[in-house]
Amino acid sequence: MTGTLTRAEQKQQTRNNIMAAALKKMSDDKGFSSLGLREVTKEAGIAPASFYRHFANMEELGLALVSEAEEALQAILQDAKALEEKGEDIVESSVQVCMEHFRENGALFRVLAREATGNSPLIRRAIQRCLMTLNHQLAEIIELEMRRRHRKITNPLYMAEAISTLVFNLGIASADLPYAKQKEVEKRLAHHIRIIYWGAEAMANSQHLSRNLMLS
Amino acid sequence: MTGTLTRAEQKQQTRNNIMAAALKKMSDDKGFSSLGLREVTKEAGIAPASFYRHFANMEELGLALVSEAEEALQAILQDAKALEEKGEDIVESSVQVCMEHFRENGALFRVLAREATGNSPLIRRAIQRCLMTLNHQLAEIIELEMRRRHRKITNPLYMAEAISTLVFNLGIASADLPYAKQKEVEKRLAHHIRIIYWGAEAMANSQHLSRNLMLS
DNA sequence: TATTTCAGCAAACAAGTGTTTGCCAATATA
DNA sequence: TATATTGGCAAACACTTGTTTGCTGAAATA
Repeated sequence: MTGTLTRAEQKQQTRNNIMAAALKKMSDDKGFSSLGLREVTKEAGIAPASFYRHFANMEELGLALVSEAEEALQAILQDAKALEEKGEDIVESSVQVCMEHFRENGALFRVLAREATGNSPLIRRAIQRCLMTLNHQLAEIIELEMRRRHRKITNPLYMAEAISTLVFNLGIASADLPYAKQKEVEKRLAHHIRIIYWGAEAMANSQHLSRNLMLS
Repeated sequence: MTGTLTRAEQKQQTRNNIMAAALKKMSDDKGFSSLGLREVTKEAGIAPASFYRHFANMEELGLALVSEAEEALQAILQDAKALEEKGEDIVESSVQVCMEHFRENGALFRVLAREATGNSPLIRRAIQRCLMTLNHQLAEIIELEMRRRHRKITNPLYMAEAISTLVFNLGIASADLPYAKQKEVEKRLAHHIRIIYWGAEAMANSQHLSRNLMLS
């Protein structure tokens, strides 16, 4: 009838408001665990009690934020995959894309990083699962790329784990640093990844070479 | 005179009790940020008010724990250095030593990992500094080892950063996993590190090689 | 021995917390 | 239009939080 929103849409919107409020509050330095319900509802412009029309408790808010971050991570991966299919240099550009996403909504990823070692076991498990599936997807991309380039490597999943751990931890830790420092981290990350590529390849090839060349 | 402790010793002891109590409370799942003063003092067997005879506030307790963890990290590094000087395979044994330390006092390192992305900026900075000096020390060890083996690599500090990030994050995350899983992580970590060694060496050699090729 | 020092304590304080209740008014449904 | 639904709210509940105050009794000092 009117140009206003339907009831369900309204509800969805204030739900979004709550999540946005939580993120904003976390932007100025604190983690999710030290985030008060009243703080969030105040920022969202609703009464404390109204919170419970949208989430059963604070932990559920945390899980919702995690799954939002999960979607954002998936988006990053899709971008990386697109780059891979275009045949561009995946290392440099992927790191750039990734850091760009981190910058764009840094608070969201900081939730992931913080709560990965945070207080709620439930949330911790959720994040662990999320990162694990991410690793598998990344491994698949790496394998595809390697096949396309007729390279062989030892273990794409291991590579994925190392790369994602580095990008995730170093990247997010630098998200609130000045821009110049961020660019420096970008360079270091690209270097790390390239080293891992070299290493994986060298190790795979060494299995067909004489052992005494590089004895570990 | 008597067999009892002097006053200063007593004070030091209850200070230790407080820190131990905080660690114990954190062992069963929670982070430092969600740790209550009353919780700690109760565990330590003192009144809440007595806490302030030893620390100005909770944040100072956190800093004290960080510096204790720092000492423990230094101990790990000394062990690694000793292994290097003995000429043992540094990768496998270092990872083992490291994980052993993680297991031994896991709660302490979990503080480091959690508060590295935690709520107190003061504590965060302290941890960042700690990890940075650690990287420099590790880089020095790596450089020494490489020189001893007559290998050349690109950048020991980069290697150190990658290795410490991986060991720290993957290692600590697995500290509360079942033993079998821990051993698996140990294997993966050793693999990661070895890959990085291979990669750094391969990259250094390729630079040398391509330069020579261009000359000819 | 007399005096000072000070770790430890109970109690109170001012704010904070998450959550529940009962009600209202606007929307959706019949 | 009448009825049922439900998002939002003020207020209260039952805690828990970090911190301060003034005191006590034992150890250290003179």
